[in-house]
Amino acid sequence: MRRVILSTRKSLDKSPGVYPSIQRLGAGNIIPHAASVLDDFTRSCYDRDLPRAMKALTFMQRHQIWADSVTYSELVKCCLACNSIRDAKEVHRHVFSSGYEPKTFLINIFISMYVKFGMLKDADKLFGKMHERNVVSWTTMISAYASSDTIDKAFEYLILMLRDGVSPNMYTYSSILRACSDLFKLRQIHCSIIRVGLESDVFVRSALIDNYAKGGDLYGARSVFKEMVTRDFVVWNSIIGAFAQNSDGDEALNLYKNMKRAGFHADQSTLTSVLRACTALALLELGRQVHIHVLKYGQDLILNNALLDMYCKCGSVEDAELVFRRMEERDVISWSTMIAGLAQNGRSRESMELFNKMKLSGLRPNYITMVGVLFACSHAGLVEDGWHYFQSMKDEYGIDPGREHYGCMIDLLGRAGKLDEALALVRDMKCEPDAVTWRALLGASRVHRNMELAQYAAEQIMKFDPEDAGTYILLSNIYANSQRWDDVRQIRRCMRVKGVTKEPGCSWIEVDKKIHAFIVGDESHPEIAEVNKYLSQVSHRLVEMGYVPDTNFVLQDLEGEQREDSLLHHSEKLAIVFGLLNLPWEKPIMVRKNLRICVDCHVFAKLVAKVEQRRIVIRDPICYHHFEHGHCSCDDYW
DNA sequence: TTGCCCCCTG
Repeated sequence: MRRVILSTRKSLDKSPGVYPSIQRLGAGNIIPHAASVLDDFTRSCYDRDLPRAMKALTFMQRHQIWADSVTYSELVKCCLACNSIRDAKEVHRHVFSSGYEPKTFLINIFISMYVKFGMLKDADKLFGKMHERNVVSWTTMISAYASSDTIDKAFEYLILMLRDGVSPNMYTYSSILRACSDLFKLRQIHCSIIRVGLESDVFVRSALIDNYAKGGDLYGARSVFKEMVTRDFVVWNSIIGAFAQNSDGDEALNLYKNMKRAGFHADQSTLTSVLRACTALALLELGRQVHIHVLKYGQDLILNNALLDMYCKCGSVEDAELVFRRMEERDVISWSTMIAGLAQNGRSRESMELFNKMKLSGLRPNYITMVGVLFACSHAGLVEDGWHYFQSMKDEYGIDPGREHYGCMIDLLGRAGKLDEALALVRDMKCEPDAVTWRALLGASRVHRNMELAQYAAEQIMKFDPEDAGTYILLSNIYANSQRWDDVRQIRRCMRVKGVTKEPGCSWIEVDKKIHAFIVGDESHPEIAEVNKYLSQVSHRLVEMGYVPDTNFVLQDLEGEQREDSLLHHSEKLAIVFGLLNLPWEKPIMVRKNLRICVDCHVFAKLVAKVEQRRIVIRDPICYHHFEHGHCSCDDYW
């Protein structure tokens, strides 16, 4: 039997939406105290007093009394705020017991609640039972699936929604876009968005920008951005992030300037992207300025981690250590960043000490932490420690070694001269070796002049990457080492036939917040004449001290002076000299380059550091060389 | 009641 309450209590007026709906329930049997229970229930829901509301709900359930949908929606919010799934399910049972017809929006709220609790199955079950699904119901499910790993399901629901005759709105599109970094799908969705005239929505636009960027289509991202009339700061963050993620730090920084000019302030998201750009470009000075902005946000873990990485990769581990020490909260990423950073900057021992401290702090290392630790072992030549940590990965932390770990071990064994052991490890790998694996072996073969293994490794690499110039160059250098000029010529012919071109060596140096690029054989820098003149003066001075250019790494079989001349113009030498000419004595000369440093440039940098009494830092794609007093942090082992 | 960006470590 259905019991209905007619409440006349004035106090209910204070709770909007409740009083009229109770009236709408019509007249019936009046249960003693029912009105006051309902009143109490309503108040508790609005006051977010969950225990009191649930107590009232028990009474209501027993006597089949219902409040209206708006009040129940408040109760659901209350359950969410208190993180109480148990109570939420109780409310669900009450509202869906026979005798009450919850409004569509209330069912939507329940679905959304299950999604927020991470109970996607329950959400879907409830959604399946709905008689009438509106755009919000569909969007809630699409959004839930787009955020989960079941992306296809989001698309499936979009189609079902359209079949059901419900038109998607901007919420639906911005949700489905989250699942859409595939450019083909993205463009299809983009077409529909334009067709239904929803392209002007800022949420839709920033999702479009982000996904074009994630799919690698910066042109698409920029077009969407350009067409926008009104922009919010998230849109700015999207476009800045787009370029920062796609290794176009220059453009990211330009856009950051424009964002500030347009009157928007940077937030955590902006600063993370800007730091990423500084990191990629090795812009230490700009990075320091960003650091000042970061301090305004107080302690932010992600930003602090990004700062650590920036300082390490810009060659200033000291600054990174300072940030690390001052961090109130550190996670596995903070530690891993520092461990890898120290190792890359030639401070392997400290890196391993830090790893021990990390373990003492109770934090478990992850896959990436171990890459850093093994990298440290490999660059310090610590074979036994390397084996120990390699074994402990699986035994102590349950981490299966991946290609990166094998790569470090092969590098370690190979460079220590244990080429057989290295090859045995390759054969024993639990995952398929790839080009990187073989490249480690090729590098080791070069150091130990094992021609046979080098050829074998190079063949393997070419199977994966037949157009990788680096392999040809490395192999050619190995032949050049042994004066096998016929083989060198053969390789160069092979490169010509296959159309493989050598990436020209390029070095960058920051002076007065401007980046100066030097490329081998490129005379376009306005001060190149001056640089060349000073470079030959410096070289002469070094030769007088006994410096003999190491011509092993010249690709061509040139003779005598000509050979030294082509070495003399390696890009890092030009950049170092430019630094000598333009930076005050107390500032270190920081150079970033695209290829690995060669032996000759390494010797050159050590001597310059000694003669000129300067600190020189060269960052190559793998590690960092700190030259001071004629010595390098890598101990000539890289 | 449904929505956009950054989320750092190899």
